[in-house]
Amino acid sequence: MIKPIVRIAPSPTGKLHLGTARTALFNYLFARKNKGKFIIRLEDTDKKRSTLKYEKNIISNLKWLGLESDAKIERQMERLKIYQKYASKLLKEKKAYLCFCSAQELDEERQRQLKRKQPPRYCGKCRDLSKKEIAKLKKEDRRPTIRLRVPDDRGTIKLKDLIRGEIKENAGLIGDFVIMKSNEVPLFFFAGVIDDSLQKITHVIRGEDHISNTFNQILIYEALGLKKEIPEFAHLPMILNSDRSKMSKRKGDTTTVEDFKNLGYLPETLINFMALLSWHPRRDDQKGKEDKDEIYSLQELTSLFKLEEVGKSAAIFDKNKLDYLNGYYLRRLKNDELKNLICPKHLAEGWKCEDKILERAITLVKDRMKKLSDFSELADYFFEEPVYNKELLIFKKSDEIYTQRGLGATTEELSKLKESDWEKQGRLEERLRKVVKEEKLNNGDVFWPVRAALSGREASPSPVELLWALGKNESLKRLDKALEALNKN
RNA sequence: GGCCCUAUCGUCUAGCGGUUUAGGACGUCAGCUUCUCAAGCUGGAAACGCGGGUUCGACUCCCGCUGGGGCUACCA
Repeated sequence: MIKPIVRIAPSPTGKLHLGTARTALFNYLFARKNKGKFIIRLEDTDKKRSTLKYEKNIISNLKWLGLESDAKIERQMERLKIYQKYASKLLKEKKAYLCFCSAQELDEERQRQLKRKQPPRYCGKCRDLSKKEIAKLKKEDRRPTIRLRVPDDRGTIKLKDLIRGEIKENAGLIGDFVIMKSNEVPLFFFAGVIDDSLQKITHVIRGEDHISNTFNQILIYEALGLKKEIPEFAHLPMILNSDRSKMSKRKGDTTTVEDFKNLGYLPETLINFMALLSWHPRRDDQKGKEDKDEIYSLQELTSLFKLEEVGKSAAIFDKNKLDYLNGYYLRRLKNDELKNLICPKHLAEGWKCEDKILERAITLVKDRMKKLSDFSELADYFFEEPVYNKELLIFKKSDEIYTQRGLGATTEELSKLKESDWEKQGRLEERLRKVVKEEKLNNGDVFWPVRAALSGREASPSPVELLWALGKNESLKRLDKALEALNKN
């Protein structure tokens, strides 16, 4: 294969969406796999909604994911002259024409057609305006749009999609469509054709929602005399919400990469997750993997990826799987790496990154985290003394008397332990077992109340780990308080 | 409404006419471990939407239906 040049063309009208990121990823994988180029291009022709803030958000989040452009990032609004030149060429060749219909007129026409159950399509009113008429309308200060004249005899447009095979559409169903707005700014699919051609884009890999635009674009290529430059197309399936609706920023839904980042998902997670939506490496291609797990780094994905293997049907976003993957990647992080990610962004108010206990808390809570933002909730008792209640302290298979004995004896035993021994979990465990044995108790009479006393929780790391993490002073303090609460009646 | 795309466990998917008692992952359930939770390990339940063809044979090919999605703007 000749080295492909692909592009991701987001419009900066919102933050980087997961769907856009996935499209970017597939473009990137395809480019890298085939030693080609991956280019980011900003389609900012929607003047009302495009902002610099969103541009930055999109570019920086793509970068965060590891997807950087191999060429200068162009803005379409800075290339208006180019599009205007092409548009006037089309005008001159009568392949396009000025349309003076107002938005209101167009809308009324559409409504009429819809009422009559006809497909809405431009009627062609301005198709053959004479020079005189045009001059007159211009005098009235009407700002025209430019419409592409869809040839009456064009017939069936065929699109060879790399993922879906041949897709056909009858050109007769497509009315003459606007390529330049009345403010002389192109529509994205017109500008896109020109940019793709100028940037020598070989493959357009984008969302399925662009299939119908592709037919318009083919018509544009033909009108421009660029038929030979029509790139290959591949339309990726959509990502859907669990209710099967299009994944969008409706309230409550997490859809932007920034949101996932802020919640504490790692870029590796998102990459791994997105790649597995609509695609899975062939079994034969995976040496040594043997269907075991579905963990793939960006590098592995790059070597395994094949565009033709991408699925055709929409994929539902599954938060469970995302959380699983994130937990997996979090667990593989070294403790200090994890600390740097948690500090200071994911620490609850008042907690300090310098706190000595933080490192130990991290080692203990690590296995339990699905995302960085879980940390505060999972580890609060390391920083704040728990509130004690009697019921919690008593193991369900034990009772008050045994719990008092277990907790009391343990406190006494542990208070005899040297600070230096407190650093060794083995030593701590020895003592707990010793108490169980000497007092003729069950594990649950000792381990449970000690753990509950230290954490204030029904579920937590083991008492030995907590003793170790909290240190002698704090541990004994908590044990005493718990004992007090237990003796109160 | 019209046009287009699409259809394997709850979810993501493997399967590319016979090798399949349909495989894996997440989730779920049970067990092991165990003071609890998590992690880990072991095992289980769980799917080819329906109806016609084609064929010796169909999850795999074709058609229809049904379901789902997308598009139908001077948004992208």
